[in-house]
Amino acid sequence: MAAVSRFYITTPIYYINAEPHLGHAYTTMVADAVARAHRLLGDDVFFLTGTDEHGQKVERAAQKAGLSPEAFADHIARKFHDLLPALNISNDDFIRTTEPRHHAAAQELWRQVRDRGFIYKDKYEGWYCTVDEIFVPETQLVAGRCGICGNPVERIAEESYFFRLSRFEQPLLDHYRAHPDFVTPAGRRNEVLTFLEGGLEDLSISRTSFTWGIPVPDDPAHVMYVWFDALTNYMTAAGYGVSQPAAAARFARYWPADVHLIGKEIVRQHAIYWPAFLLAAGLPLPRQIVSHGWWLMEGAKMSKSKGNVVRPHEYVDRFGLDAVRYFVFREMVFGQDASFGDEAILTRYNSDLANDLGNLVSRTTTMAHRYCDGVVPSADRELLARPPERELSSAVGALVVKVKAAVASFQSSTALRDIWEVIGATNRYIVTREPWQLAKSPDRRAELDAALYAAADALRVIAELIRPFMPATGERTLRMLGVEPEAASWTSLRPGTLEPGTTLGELAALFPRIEHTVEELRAMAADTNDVSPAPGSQGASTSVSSAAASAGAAGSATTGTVAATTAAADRISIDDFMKVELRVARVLSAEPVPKSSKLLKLQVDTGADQRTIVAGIAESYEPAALVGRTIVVVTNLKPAKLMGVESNGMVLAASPEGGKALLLSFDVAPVPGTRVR
RNA sequence: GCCGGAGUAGCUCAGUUGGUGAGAGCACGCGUCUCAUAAGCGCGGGGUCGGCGGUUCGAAUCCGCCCUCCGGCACCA
Repeated sequence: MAAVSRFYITTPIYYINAEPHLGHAYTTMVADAVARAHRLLGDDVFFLTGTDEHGQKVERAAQKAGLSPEAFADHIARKFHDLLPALNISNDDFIRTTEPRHHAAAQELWRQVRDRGFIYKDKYEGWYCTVDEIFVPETQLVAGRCGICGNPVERIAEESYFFRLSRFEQPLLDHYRAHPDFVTPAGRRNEVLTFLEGGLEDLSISRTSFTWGIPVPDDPAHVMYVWFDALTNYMTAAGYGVSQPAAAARFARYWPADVHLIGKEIVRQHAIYWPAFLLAAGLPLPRQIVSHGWWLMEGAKMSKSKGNVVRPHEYVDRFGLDAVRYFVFREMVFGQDASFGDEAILTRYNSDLANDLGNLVSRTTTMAHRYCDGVVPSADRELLARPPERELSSAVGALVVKVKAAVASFQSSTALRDIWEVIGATNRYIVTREPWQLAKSPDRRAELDAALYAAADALRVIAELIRPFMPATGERTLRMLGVEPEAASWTSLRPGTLEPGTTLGELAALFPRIEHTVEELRAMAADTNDVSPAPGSQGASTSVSSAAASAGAAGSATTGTVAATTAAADRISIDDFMKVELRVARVLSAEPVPKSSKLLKLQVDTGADQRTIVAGIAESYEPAALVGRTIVVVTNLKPAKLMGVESNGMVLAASPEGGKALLLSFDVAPVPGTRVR
């Protein structure tokens, strides 16, 4: 870590169209650990997180819930906000994009970029298909008609402000060349470079189709496109856009940020758009964009439809916060995806936390109490100079250096692995010296004291190094050793500095072993949820719909009505359904579509005719296995061209999120042409 | 099809610029201490380092081809 005395780190601001899950929690916990490490190093840290609350999605979700966008945003933002204390997050500020300070900052950035000539108003112009309600790219036009439905297209233009992103291709490439670590890990950086080299097009940065956003300066019919708005938050919180001297001084001190920590799905916005906006405004760029991988649930992608979204609370309740923090830091290798799972956590808990660390703390402090009257013994210098003591001490000294380096490069798994290696070394050291034997011979008092001092001293450094990852555990351990946790304790941290003679604190087991199987734990969790929904947690997990209901009950008849009519409006009539002609068909032949990995070209017999249908099921079915199979197709669909092949209809299949498509089939095959309804 | 990542003990993974007989943790078996959370410590079994070929005195590590898995893109009527 460089000798920078101030350190500014951010998480993304979280978009409030979904409830917080493990992914949000993880990003925030990593930022927290890094922020804490820098504070321990004596840095002046500014750690920011918050919520992204504008946009059409939020506007619609609010409408659906029968709430104003403001009320809806307040409701969900609170959940993100309340997650922080539960995870022991040490953020210095929490920003919401709906706050006045942010509106002011985003508008200021807009003006600054505009006044330097990088924003222009133009028409978002293109060929528009009124049937499909989309803009059809030039390349997909077929003889002047929509390549999708075959209907004529119209030339349509919608007003929008554009950012001259195309001007920044070369400046960005230059910056990347000058700062090889601007984006890490390297794989992500390469992706960005590839994208850059492919050329940049100007970016549409305003919308007129909705109003839930920050108005464009001097043209309030437009609201800012979400990324221009959202990314600016990193400067808002540092004091940008406020003319008061205090805020200006703060901005001068904290900007540019040292680290924007993000998930790999938003690399492009942070690695291209954001630096381009800043270059356009003539402002300094953040020092580093650091992106991490995704959490999988038992090896599978998390999704709502699978019902395997991890809610951090459940695991914190079951294992304790520091155990969850330890697990995610230890398990996820920097930059890669990692798998979350009950069994894995349980193993980590019992092996690493209970057996290794917890038991080491327990045996060390217990012996100090029993043999040394509850104070840190003082050790004879020569006894500490013997090989086992020197070896332990130098391992501890090397550990301090290694952990500092690992934290600087976000390698939490490496840091913890190294720390646990020294925990093992300390356990081995204790066995080597056998203090319980020394205690039997009064004439070996000095050796006993030296042994317990050496163990306690090593444990003290371990506890200090653990603090960023497991703050409560680190501090409790220090107190048990009679050390008062200090803010900047890493600056002078080294072995041999534990103060002799101090009284040990009260002892308690850090991580009692969990003698239950995974199944038992799950059953216990289920019981808790079913039998006694804790009053507190019920409040915390109130769904949006019930919030809407209570808003209605509170006297706002209109909001309740809105919700009801919206729901009713989503229904369709039987006539609407009957417009879709579904018929039984038989597959006559099937072959892959060249150059495509998802598409199969099918010849089917619909009873009335034989036709070609292209279906996106190549990843689930072998062509040969489909021949002769009886399926269901939509027969009255307009033709569409896919990868150059015209498709006259659509096959029906269940499509699980992230899973393989499953074709509809019958108990007994009806004849082709039979109507399905 | 294109781009990227990965394929090392039953499981999860380390293995820097090619060089002591290929490692750790978990799990398993045996032994041992008793300060400690039935924890600790020691020993052990088990791997054609995805496959084939090449460079080299020597490759898990470099090169080529191939196979498999996972992302992203094209694409999902």
